[in-house]
Amino acid sequence: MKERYPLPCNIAQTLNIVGDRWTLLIIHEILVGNTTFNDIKHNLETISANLLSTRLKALEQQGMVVSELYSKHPPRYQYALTKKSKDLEPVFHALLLWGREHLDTCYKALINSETDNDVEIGYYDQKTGERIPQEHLSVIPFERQT
Amino acid sequence: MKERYPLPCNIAQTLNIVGDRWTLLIIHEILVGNTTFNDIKHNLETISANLLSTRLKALEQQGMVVSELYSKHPPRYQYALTKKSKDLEPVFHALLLWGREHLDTCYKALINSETDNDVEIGYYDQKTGERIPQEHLSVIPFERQT
DNA sequence: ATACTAGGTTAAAAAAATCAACTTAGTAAA
DNA sequence: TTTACTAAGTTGATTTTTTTAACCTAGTAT
Repeated sequence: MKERYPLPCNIAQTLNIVGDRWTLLIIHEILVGNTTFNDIKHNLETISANLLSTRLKALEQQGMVVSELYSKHPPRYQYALTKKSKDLEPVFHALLLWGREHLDTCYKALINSETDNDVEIGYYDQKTGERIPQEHLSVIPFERQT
Repeated sequence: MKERYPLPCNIAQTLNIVGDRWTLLIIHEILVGNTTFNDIKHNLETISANLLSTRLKALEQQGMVVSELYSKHPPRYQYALTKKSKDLEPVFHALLLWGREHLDTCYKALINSETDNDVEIGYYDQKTGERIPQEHLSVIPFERQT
């Protein structure tokens, strides 16, 4: 794998995996249930077949996507997400909410289906479960334990 | 502005603004305090001057960034973020946390500075402030009220 | 007078994405 | 049984983006 962003930064390294053009949108299509090559291709409208093919292969290699033969006769494939790519959901929600706030034309909203109120992203303590105010959030260098 | 992704989707439209190569990383550098052209350039290591220049101009046009002359003699500029780009913070946090979980080499962690515990992203009702479980989250089509 | 830094620009080359045509295997319809 | 159509791609040419590298202008520092 060639590294596009050779930086010691989670964000840069994550974008090395999902930052190429169309990649996040492809994962998102599969996430919302468009699982076959042509489903994805038609929904993304202007993506070309060869680029979609290239991206799906790269995503398979990264363990983001698995392809399954779902019909033998005729041979038909569908793509499924692994946990690794399903875990991008907060990224999608964050992008969606940013768009809700700042796009001239907004297409989607994220709501609480129990109350129909808008939803916002917050942060909570993994141990205590308590909500954490912005000012207590801290990004720290992390050394993986060996 | 040429639309790269001509799709009726918040995520695609948001990526039309911040999805170009290097763009999110440039915003992130300014966010963490590297505000001059050369600060950004040196921290992003392999970015070229002309691309950085192009991206900064595009970001200014989008209202994501403002440039200020902070020294007249010699003339020196610095770039600052607008609310619009500061509001990308949840996107950065989501990418960081994904990397924390899934990158072979993780560089950063997001912690609660009060407890030193890891932080997770949650969803909260904008009106009631209550935490919303995954199964009550709902993405709905949104029509801007006229 | 010479070198160095900040903040870029310009031109050429390389890499990535798009466009358009083609393929293969199967199904369906006339 | 010939024709048409669909799924899931591949191939090659063209165009657009990005990268590489060199250059520029002011001002500072030696």
